[in-house]
Amino acid sequence: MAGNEVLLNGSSLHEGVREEIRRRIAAGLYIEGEAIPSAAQLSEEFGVSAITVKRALRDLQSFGVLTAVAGKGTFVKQQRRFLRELSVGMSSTEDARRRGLKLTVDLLSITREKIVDPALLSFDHSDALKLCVRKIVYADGMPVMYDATYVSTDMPDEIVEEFSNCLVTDALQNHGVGLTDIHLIIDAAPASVPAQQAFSIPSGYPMLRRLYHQKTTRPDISVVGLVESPFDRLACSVTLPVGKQAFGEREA
Amino acid sequence: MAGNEVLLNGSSLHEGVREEIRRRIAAGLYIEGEAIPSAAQLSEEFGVSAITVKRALRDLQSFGVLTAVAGKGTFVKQQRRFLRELSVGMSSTEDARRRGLKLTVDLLSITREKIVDPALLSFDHSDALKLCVRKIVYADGMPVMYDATYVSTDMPDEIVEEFSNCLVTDALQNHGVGLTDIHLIIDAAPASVPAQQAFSIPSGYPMLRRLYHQKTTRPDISVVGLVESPFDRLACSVTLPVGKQAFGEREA
DNA sequence: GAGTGGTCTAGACCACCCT
DNA sequence: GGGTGGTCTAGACCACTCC
Repeated sequence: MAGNEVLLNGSSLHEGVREEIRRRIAAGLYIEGEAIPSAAQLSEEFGVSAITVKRALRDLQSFGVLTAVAGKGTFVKQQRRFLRELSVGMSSTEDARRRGLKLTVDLLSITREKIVDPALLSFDHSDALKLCVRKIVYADGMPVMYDATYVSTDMPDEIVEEFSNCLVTDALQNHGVGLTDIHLIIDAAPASVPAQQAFSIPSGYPMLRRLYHQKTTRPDISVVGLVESPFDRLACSVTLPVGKQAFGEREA
Repeated sequence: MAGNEVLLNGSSLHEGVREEIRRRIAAGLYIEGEAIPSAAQLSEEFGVSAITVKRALRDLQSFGVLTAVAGKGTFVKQQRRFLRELSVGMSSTEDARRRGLKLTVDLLSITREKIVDPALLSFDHSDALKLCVRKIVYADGMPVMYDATYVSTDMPDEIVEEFSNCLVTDALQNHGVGLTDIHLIIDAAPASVPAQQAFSIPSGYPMLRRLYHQKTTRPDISVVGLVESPFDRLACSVTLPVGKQAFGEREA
């Protein structure tokens, strides 16, 4: 055993170990996509308990720096984040393809449910059953969004069929339903349970969320939904013509 | 000891304990702002190890449900979140007061630094020294934003003096500097070290961030900065006139 | 001094992966 | 079977708060 390592950085031991590992990644000693030494090896090298190393590794997973696969090892996570431009007059998938981004969609389920998420209820407080389309959206093969879209149940079947291939708003546009105003609430939140599975992230992982209420040219059709993205996979870009903002009221 | 509790909910023990505590809070058994039983008491009641209870309590802190104070106890966190409206023609502090919100500012430091945050460098890649104003903004006495604002160093002293009282953009407006375009990047991230201290939150806590680049009527003055808010304290609201968005290119 | 949360340890078991 | 990450335990020490 080495034992005599002197890595006092943070106030606590696991913080010191954590930052030392982070430093090695930054220095290129541990390579992106490759496995780092096992917890047992690091425990021996640093001269600390194995559980302390595991604590440090667990925290680095929450920071988006590492991913661990039980039985295989702990790996340095690839760092690639995409920008979602808002307030530009272009369709999302259309623009993505133009920029050389391959957007693919993985349909998870189409169900009939009532909206229960309190955040979405502020958009649509009707107690009616909705058609709920859940999907994962990939950019260049990397999962970036977990989407749950709610539309009214009397949607024509020919439109519903397209939901498995593209985004719901694209499917609507393809069938002559124009899109008008969109109201967004952007916030952050710990990862939901289905998102944890979809992105292979630990519980508590910081997510960027976009709750949307999309109105259309047909007054009987409006779309509400919730997009959840890992913080290290997606960011939003907004340009406001007049540089003034308002600080709004408290939420319900 | 009770011991014979049967609380198998999650796949692991600490998840079961965690959800049981969450349930008791939802049921009103543990009251907002009040202390919950100590880890030792819970350990005895549930018949699990003390460290397992501590693990559950630690996770609930990351979820914004509990706050712990060493030596005092663990408390149910107050749930109050504010909405920040974007794209409305109103000054932030002005609008806040109109709605009965008391916005107060706690000046942390005014320093001269270069911009190092890679995210902000995308707004301003000049290598020049900047005036950096760091502050905490409170809404109704509750801290909601940790702000770091960068302006050019040749700012008149009379404006700099006002930075301690109000937001930087307000100080500029008070001295006849009009605000024009603003470019925002909104993302999520684990809490930075200074934000952890400012908000008394654990490391890894999900934060909503707003990186801004505010141009003014004076071409020599522009403001860039970074606002960091706990996910359970602030959300953003955006309304886009035309319901089309673009999916942008990859970040650098 | 008693109680609290936070940290650290040594040791153990499990499920999983790879050979 | 040997290595991996994930979980759980019993026990200990520390800094802190409150009485």
